[in-house]
Amino acid sequence: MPTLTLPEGVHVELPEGEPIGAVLPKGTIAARVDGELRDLSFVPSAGALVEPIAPTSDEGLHVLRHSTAHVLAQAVCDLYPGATYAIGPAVADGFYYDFDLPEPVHAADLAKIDRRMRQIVKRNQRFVREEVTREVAIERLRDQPFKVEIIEAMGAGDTVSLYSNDGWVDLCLGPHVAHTGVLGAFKLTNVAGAYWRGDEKNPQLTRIYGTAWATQGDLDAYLHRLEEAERRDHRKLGHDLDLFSFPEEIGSGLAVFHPKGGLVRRLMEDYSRRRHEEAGYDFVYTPHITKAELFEISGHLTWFADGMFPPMELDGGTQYYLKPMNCPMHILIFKSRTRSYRELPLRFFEFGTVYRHELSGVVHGLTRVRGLTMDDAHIFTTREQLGDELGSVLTFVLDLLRDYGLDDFYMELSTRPESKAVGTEEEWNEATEALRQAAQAIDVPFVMDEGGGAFYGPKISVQARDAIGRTWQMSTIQVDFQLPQRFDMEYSGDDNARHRPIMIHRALFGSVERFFAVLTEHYAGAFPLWLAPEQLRFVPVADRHVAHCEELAAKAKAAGLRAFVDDSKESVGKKIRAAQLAKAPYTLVVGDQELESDAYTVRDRAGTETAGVTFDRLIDALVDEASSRSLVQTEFGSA
RNA sequence: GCCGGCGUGGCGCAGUCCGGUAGCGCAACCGACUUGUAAUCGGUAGGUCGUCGGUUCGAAUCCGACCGCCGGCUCCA
Repeated sequence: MPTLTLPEGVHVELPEGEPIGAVLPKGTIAARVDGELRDLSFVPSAGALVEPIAPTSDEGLHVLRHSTAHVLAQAVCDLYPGATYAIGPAVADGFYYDFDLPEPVHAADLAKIDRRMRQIVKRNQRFVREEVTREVAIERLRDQPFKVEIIEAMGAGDTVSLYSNDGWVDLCLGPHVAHTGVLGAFKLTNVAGAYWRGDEKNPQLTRIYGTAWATQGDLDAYLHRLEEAERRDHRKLGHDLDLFSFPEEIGSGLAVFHPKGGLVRRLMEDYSRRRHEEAGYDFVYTPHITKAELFEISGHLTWFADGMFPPMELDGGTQYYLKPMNCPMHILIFKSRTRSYRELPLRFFEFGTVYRHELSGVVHGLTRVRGLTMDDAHIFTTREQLGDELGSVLTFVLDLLRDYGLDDFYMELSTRPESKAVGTEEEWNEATEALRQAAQAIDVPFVMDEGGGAFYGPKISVQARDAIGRTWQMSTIQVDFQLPQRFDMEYSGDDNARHRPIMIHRALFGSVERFFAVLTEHYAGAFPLWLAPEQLRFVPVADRHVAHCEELAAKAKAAGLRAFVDDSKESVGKKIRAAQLAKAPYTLVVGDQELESDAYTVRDRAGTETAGVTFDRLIDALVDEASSRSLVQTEFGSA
């Protein structure tokens, strides 16, 4: 009888030929045997170290999801005779399986597939693993061209593993749960198209997505998170709060900002401008269109013409393009006269609006648009200044993001790609090292992305987590050896010789539109007071109280607050409701009582009320809060 | 760009399968009520059913193209 060792140091005896499942605790979903992930049906050799894997662990969830994907494929094959199946992995939060189907599957069909899956689950079908030669596997899966293609790509003589349950066979490394009965906390979520092997030249398959969890409670919690994300969707909030829209007459991916959204945007931009001014940036302005020549020099027309709007042709045959980036124009400002080392670093900043011809299928709300405004700056430095400049840019970027309320970051440092890269090895090493030091000097975690840089220079990107834990790529700081060369940029050094400056591209918001979307979702539309389009709303109880409200609102405005009187002829209840829906930060109901004594009840947008506040005290507190730019709210409310 | 879904007054939807010339709620406007912390009551007006073309005696409804939106894929200088 072989003896097994469990991680707690417990030695267990296992009858010869018995699977490890026989001795593992109930609820175990798979096991790590001598470091390898195994099914519970695995028969170990004597002395093996066996670690049970719980369904709630990352590995356990992976097994669970992958097994659920098999059940999905089995159900689809039952319901759609002639279907062939490609790959079906576990992914973040769930799984998918790709199919080539004899007829289209629609979202409405998911319920039918789900029912079939649950029948399979109920039958407690065992997942049986076999190891066979390639030839046998090809024979067993001969009706499955995608599987055959995968097997044929493997080395000759390799053995492959097959999993079957109730006669349905799949090529699979495993491991899987012991039987389908342990599955169940799953839900099919959507159906989409996906290219075979992710290549758009390949045929497109039908991908069915699902989510799966260890318990029904976990599944419910996940579905609740999805609902929360939906509730915060900036496209919905943008409409409900009257912030922006995408008029069809203007075109796909082209936003207009309404007065309230425009106000929030202006506040965002104004604060950014002020900080840039303090940090030594010079403000420049450049046109939206340019002759083709500019982007021929920069190389964009050679590489990225597809991503640009097609050219406009003038009578003489000269072609003009909408600019997809601002950098070449900033370079021309640099080149407008001879530059001295004494001027460097030069920092040119612009809210530059650019146009990119994004494919019709990728346009998405404000996060992926065709017309966008970059908070774009280009910094030209000497080689000696590069390190210090990168350090201060990074600090500046993170400080500013924190002021907008994002404070959970990590950074990614992308280094020289393996193949083709401009700039010398030495320059790359210097710049990469400078970025690394800048990153290390800051108390924010950073990860390496080896070989992930663009061919023209290394970069740091800042990722921020929002209020519900989603990660957004925000700022990038990019060193560029390429454009200074293509534009033949130079400055006179203290040695009276010509030198080529190094260029840093950096954007904090990325695009103002996208940043607007991120903040809207981060705050769920309840912007902090300094960014809120409306800060204080007055609700008169009856018509005779309107005049008093107007007086109070005038005082609030004089103190610099954005105040608004709701003089609509509605009930108090209705006006309160309207204020709540508009996410007005603070609401004051004003009636006879307030005419008689200087004591107000302040209602915040969460519905919390504070009674007995004098008007002056309220205004002082709000002015304070609005200027603090802090997430901490006043004594009168919470976010 | 690709696969699938969708497009009906400002917004959310019904009607589309089975063709016979549009309906509900909210919002807007008018009137009554003069109101105390999330929806007062009554009335009025508003729609070439995304656009263009086709089939038909007749099209929101069937067919095609285009535009736009949604979910993914691919892409993202």
